[in-house]
Amino acid sequence: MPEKPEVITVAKCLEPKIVGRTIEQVQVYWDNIIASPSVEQFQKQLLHQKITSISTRGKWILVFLSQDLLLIHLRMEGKFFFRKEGTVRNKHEHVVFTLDNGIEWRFHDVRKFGKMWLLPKENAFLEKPLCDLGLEYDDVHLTGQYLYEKIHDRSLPIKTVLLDQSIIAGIGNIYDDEILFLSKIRPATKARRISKKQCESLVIHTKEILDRAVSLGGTTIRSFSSEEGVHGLFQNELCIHGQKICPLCHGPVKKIVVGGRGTYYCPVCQK
DNA sequence: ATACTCCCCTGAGAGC
DNA sequence: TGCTCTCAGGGGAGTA
Repeated sequence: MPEKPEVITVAKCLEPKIVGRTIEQVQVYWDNIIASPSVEQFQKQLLHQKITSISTRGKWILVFLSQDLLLIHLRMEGKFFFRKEGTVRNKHEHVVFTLDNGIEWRFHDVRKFGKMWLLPKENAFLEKPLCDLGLEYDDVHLTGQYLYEKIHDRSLPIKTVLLDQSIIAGIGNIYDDEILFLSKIRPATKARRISKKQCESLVIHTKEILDRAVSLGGTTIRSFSSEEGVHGLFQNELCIHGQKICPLCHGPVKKIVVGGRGTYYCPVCQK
């Protein structure tokens, strides 16, 4: 599932294919993908807008247009394909943008969990959903002190708190486990019991892991014109999530549920 | 304010 | 073989 590094990678791959193009047609085959405004308004408003740039905020993809801002969240399985106009639509392709070069930019999402919003550019960052997002992983303001202040009075598990997008935006279930493993902290530990020093460690490892994953991300993308979509090469680098044996002590990895999420940790190395 | 629960969806895998 | 059941999961909405 796409987390920050995958979202960055997707945005990078989209850039050369969509920036500078104009949207000539919008077809929506599953209405619930469009969170706001109405489907009709969404389709109408996008027409003839030029795509000027693309970036990310948390796990959101930001597509800047001449008038508006198109926000896309891939959730678990969202991905993009490019097809020549008129190519038979796959049953999982729910939104199709026809570009002015005759290429269709298609949003593919098996579980239909993905979301799109269309907002006026001005004040977009002051409104939902962007206004609720916390710091980016590479923000200089993301420090151990910042994290400590945000979580020291929280009674939820540290794992759950790290998934809270209003604190750090972009961490998902998999990197969360990795960050906690490298920081040697058990996922179920109450956030209020995490020391300042541990917060420092969490922040350092968050930056380290996500940086590493972003740098690998470039190689994880096959071709958007194939059926491959995005595959995480980082899977080869995972220490704990989905593993059976701890790479440090070689003991068995434990799998539990924390905050409703499948969670992996090493009972020996994480205290 | 914080912390729960439910909901959206489908395909994969388990169990019979 | 083929059916039914369970589960995963990001985040918004609703409730205690």
